[in-house]
Order: sequence, then structure tokens, then C-alpha cells
Amino acid sequence: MTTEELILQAARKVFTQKGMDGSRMQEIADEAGINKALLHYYFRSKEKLFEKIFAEGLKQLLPKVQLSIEKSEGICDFVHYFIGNYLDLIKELPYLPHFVLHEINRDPTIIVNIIKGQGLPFALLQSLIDKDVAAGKIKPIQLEHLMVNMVSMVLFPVIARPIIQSVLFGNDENKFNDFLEERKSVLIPFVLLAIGAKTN
Amino acid sequence: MTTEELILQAARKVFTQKGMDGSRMQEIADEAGINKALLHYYFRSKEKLFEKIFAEGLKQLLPKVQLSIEKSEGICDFVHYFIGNYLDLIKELPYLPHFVLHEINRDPTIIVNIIKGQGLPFALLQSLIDKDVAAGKIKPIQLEHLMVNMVSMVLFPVIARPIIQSVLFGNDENKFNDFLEERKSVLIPFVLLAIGAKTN
DNA sequence: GTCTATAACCGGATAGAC
DNA sequence: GTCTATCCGGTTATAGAC
Repeated sequence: MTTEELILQAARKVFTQKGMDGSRMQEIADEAGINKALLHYYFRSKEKLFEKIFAEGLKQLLPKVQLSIEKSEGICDFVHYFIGNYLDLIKELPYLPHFVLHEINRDPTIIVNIIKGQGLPFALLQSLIDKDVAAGKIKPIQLEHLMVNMVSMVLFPVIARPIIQSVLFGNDENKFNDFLEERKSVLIPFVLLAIGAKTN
Repeated sequence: MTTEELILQAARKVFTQKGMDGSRMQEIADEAGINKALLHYYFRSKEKLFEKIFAEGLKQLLPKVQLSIEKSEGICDFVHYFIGNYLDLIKELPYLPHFVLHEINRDPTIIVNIIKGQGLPFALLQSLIDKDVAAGKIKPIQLEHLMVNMVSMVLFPVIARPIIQSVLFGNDENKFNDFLEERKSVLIPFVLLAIGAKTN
């Protein structure tokens, strides 16, 4: 493995755990088994290294959302795919939500630019809703509220894990993991019922 | 207003915007219109000042939750009170969710201890659910999922505000505020429907 | 109690040898 | 490319005058 990859791997670990402010170049160097000077040799500054890691993480998420939209024939399909795919990805990259949230205050433009760069087709989603409402399949709901509700319920448990695990599950890690496993089968019917769709 | 209160007010503002790591004692001093040394005179260290502010905010939240539980005769009452009160408080203290999230990584025990100190009566809530399920008023749902769902949908929009505002509302502050205003009237029926309760 | 001045320290960045 | 040594700015914290 090249030194550059070694550094990136170390940076990923440290940055995702402690955020930009909380991370130290020394710690990244130690984690990579090299010295501070090399970090600056490969990536001019801490800021540059950080943005590299940050963008890299976020770019894994968006194509999945894109795909969920394109595959869907009705809004219920979308609810299904979106929650399912999103939860699967979070299971693979549990650090990501925290990472994104951590940096929202510091500089939201980085995140926003990446999201906007993806060009998510919200208009297409809106038309799915309109069609299903007209067909009497669901109750009217604003796209914005539906999206925010779904994303909230998917991301928040992972973000607030330490608190939830401790307060609701007596800090039992296994119980919390079971809880996360259940989310998919709980959330999809929860949302479908909430928008007035028939559950199967 | 005493100097101590002046400092606390300034610290509240700075800490809640930038978190522990991102805040500077100098900035707090400037905000309070005094000098750095006085901060240390009144509150020995940055750490101590921070914890003071943090606990203070969190302690405003919990009694409201407590009250929501005690007032409720069925789980639908609770959904109503909980979401309503929670959203009202968030409107008053929009910094709080961010603040809490920011500190989850640093040291969750502070938060967890405060929450546990309140001694929320989850068993009572569970009995409300059981009763209403038995009476056929709602579909069975696990208390843990219901609670997490509600808290997620209340808190997340405020936490992720910069992203949501930009991506969904073209960075129009007024549109986002309207969106937040609608949350109460959207969320309560959303959750009630999701648990299979009759909407009025 | 409040200030100015400064100590003590830390962390990002650079110089320069190899 | 990789290292050691060092600089330099910024931040917390303290000393000491008023």
C-alpha cells in the first residue's frame, strides 16, 4: 500500500471520529505510522486533506438515492427503495451521518455543493406523489415533509446512538444492534401507513 | 445584569454556535464585553464553563417530556403533547439540538447522566401503548421505535437545517421557517396515522 | 472585581539533511 | 520520499497591578 493511501486511510479514521476541529495532524501521522511532515508533503494542508476525505464519503451516498428515484414507479416504491437502500448503506458506513452532521456548522457549502452537483430529480418525485394522490392510492403530503421525515428516521438513530443505546437499552450494544436491524421492517410500514397507503 | 450572567449569556451564544472545540475564550470575552482573564476568574477553565452551559440547556428540555407523559391518558395524547411541546421548545432554543449532537462524540456520559437523572417513566408509556393496543385503538408498535421516530423527526430538521434549507428550499430562509412552522400540523397526523390511530 | 501583560503550551506548517 | 528539528501563530491560563 502506498504512503498516500496509508495517509488517506488514517485520515479517514481520525477525521470521521473527531471531525475537523477535534482531529490532530499528529494523530493522523501516528495512525498512519509516518510523521507529520509527510502529511503536508502529500496534502498541502489539514484543510485540503479534510475536504478530500469528506467529499469521498458523501459521494458514496448520493448515487444510491438517485437510483432509488429512477427505479420507482410510484411513491410507495420509492419509500421502499429509499429507506431500504439508505439503511443498508448506513450499516456499511455508520460513521458517515455523524461526519456530515459534525461539519454542517463549520462549512455547509462543501456538503451542499456535492449534493447539488448530483442534481437529484425532485420534480420527478413530486410527479410520483401527484399521480398516486390523484389515483387515491395515498393521502396528499408535501414532498419536503416526506423526505425530511424519512431521512430523519433513518439517520438520527445512528447519529444519536450513544444516547439512545444508553437511555433506552441500558447501554447494551447487542440490543441496540438488534434495534437497528429491525428499523427496515418497522420504518417502511410506518411511513406507508402514515401516507395512507395500503400495507401488504 | 451581573458580570457572571453576562459571561454565561455570551458563552451560551458562542458555544452553541461553534461547539466546545470551535469556540474561543477570546470570542466569548468580546461577546460579553469583558476580557479573557475574567472568564477564568469566574469559571476556572473553558471546560468548566462549557459544561455549565451544556447542562443548563438540557435541563430545560426534560421536564417538558416528563409532563407530556404524566398528562397523557392514552398513547395518542402522548404523541400529541410530546411532538407539540418538543417542537415548541425547539423553536425557543434552536441551538439545543445542535449543541447536544455536537457533544455526543466528545463525551456522551454528560448528556446521558442528565437524562437518566430525570428518571423518565418509560414503563408508564409502555402501559399506555399496551392498553390502547388491547382496546383496538392502535396497531402494535414497540415503544423504542415510536420514541426514536418522533424524536428523529422533531430534531433532525433543526440539526440539518443548513443542508435542508439549501437543497430543498433554494437557501430561502423564509421558506425554511414556514416549513418548520408546518411541522406540528404535519407530524402529529403523520405519526397518528402511522400507528393506526383514527385521525380526527 | 477588573484590568494588562505574559507565561506556558499546543498544533499546523516549513526548512533542510539524507 | 522520508525524516528531524524548528518556527510561528494562536489559545488557555495565570501573575500581578489597580
